[in-house]
Amino acid sequence: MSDIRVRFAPSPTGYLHIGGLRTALFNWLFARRHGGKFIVRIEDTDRHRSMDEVIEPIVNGLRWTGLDWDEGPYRQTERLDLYRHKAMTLLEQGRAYWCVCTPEELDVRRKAAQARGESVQYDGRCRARGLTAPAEPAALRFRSPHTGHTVIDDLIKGSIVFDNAVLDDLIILRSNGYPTYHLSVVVDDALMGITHVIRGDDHVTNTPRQVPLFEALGYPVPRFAHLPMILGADKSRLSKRHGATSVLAYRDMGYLPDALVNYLVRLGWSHGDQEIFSMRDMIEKFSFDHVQTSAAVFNPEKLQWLNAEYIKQGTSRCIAEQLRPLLEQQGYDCNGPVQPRGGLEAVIPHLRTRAKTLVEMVEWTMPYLTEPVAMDEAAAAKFLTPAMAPSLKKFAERVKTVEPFSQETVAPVLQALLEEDRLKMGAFAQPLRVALTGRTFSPGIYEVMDLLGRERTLRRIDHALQRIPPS
RNA sequence: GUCCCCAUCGUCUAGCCUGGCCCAGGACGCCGGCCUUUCAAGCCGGCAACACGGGUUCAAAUCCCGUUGGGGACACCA
Repeated sequence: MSDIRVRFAPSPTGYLHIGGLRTALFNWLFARRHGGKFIVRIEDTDRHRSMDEVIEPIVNGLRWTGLDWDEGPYRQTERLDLYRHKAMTLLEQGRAYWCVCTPEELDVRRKAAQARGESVQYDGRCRARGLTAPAEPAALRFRSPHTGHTVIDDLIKGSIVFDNAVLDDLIILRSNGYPTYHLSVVVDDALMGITHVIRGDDHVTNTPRQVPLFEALGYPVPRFAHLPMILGADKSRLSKRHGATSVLAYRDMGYLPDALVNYLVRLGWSHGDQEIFSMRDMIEKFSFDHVQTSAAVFNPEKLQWLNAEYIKQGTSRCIAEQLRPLLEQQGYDCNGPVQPRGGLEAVIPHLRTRAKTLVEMVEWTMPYLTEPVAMDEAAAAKFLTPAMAPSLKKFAERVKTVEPFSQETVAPVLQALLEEDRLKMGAFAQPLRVALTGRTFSPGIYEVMDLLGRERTLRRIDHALQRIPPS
C-alpha cells in the first residue's frame, strides 16, 4: 500500500474518446503500479455544456476497458457548497475580488487587444475597486501573483518555468454562482488528497495558474505529470475527422478492450522493444521514466494489427463470448437450431487467423449460423459449373456412408476421387468450398465439413447441384 | 501576437540523462519470396530516419546555443 492517489476527471461534454481513455489508463496504471487509489470525478460545473446523458457512456467506456476505480464517480455539482465556501474564504482574505465586467465587455476588449497586437489578458480594471456587495451580477476573480516565477517540476517534462507576469486574474466563481474549473479542480484535488495530477499536455499552462490557488487556499501542491497529446494523421488534434472517436465505438467496430488498451499504452510509453502487454504486465512495468515527451499520431493500422494478435492469442471461449453480442446485434441466433458442430466456440480456432476484428469474424461465422447459406452469385457462376457436377455428386454419395464423418474418413475418399476424375485439389476444393460456404474463401475444406457436419454438408452440395444448369 | 512544450524510418518507438558497443535496433504499414485446397496466418528478405546550422570533444543521434518546423495554451469551457 501507498498513499498515492490519482484521479481521472472527465467533463461530461461528449463521449469518452481515445485521448481521454489514455489519460485514464496512465492514471490507473500509476495507481495500480504503486498500490494507490484511482478516483473518478465528473467535472460538470459548466451548466450549459455538461450533459447528464453522457456520464453513463463515459463510465461504461471505462468499465469496458477494465479500468476499475476505487472511489467515485464523484460529481462536482454535488459539491458546489464546498467551492463557494472556499471562494468566500479567498474573498475574505483579500485573495479574490468581485468583478462586474460582463462577458460581452470582456470579449470586446479581448478582441480589440488582439487586433492591436497586445496581450489579451484581463486588464484588471476591477482589481482595485474593492467591491464588497455588488448589486449587479458579479464574478469572483482570483488575485493571481503578477511578479516572480512559478516553477513546475513535471514528472515527464522536467522543470518548467513560468513568469507570473503572464498570469491572468482568473474567474473562480461565475456570476451565476457556479465555480469555474480552476477553482473546483484545485479544491477537489486537495480535498480528495490527490498526490499526483496526471493529465494531458493541454493543461500545462493551466498549472501555473492553479499552483497559486493551492497555495492561497493553504493546500499542499500535488506533483504533476503532463502526458503528450495524441494527434490525428494530419498532426492536428484528434477528432471525429480521424475516425470513430468514442471508445465504445471501437467496441462496436469489433475491437477487444485489451487490444485497445495495449495500443494506447504504447502511444507515449515504451518498455524496450516490447509490443504486447497484458494488463498485469503493464502494471508491473509502468513508469514515467519511459513516457514520451512528444506528441504521438494515432495509427489505426497498428491498432488493428494488435487486435488481430489478441484475437489469435485469446482463448476460444473468451473470443466467443465477446463475439456473441455482435452476432446477436446482427440478428443471428446463437442459441437457435442452426449452429456449427461443437458450438460457436468450435469455429473460433478456424477463424482467428482470418479476422482482424470481431466484426470481420461475424462475417466469417455467418455460413455456419444460417441455413440455407447465402450464395455469392459470382462465385457460383465461376465454380459451380456443369463440368464439376459429376464429381460433386460422386463426392456426396461417397461421404454419405463414411463412419464416422471426419477428416480421417473424408480425406481418403476425396483423394481417391481426385485421382479418378483426374482433378487437382484446387480444382475441386474451390467448387466444393463455394457449395459449402457460398463463397470462395473459408477455413480449410475439411474444417468446414467438420463444422457443418454430415447432414448440412450433404444438403449444401445437393442445393449446389440443383442450381447448376444441365450441360 | 504572447507564453509553454516538442523534434530518430510514412507511423509507434529503442538508443539520449551516464558521449565511443549506432554508417542507428524493434514494431505497424508497404514491397518481394517461401508455404499452400481458397482466404488468412506463419516464415524469410527488402525499402525507409538521427529537421537544419553552429559550437564543445580525440569522438555527438546522444551535451550547449541558434534557426526552422510541429503542437498546445491564452473563456463567466474543462
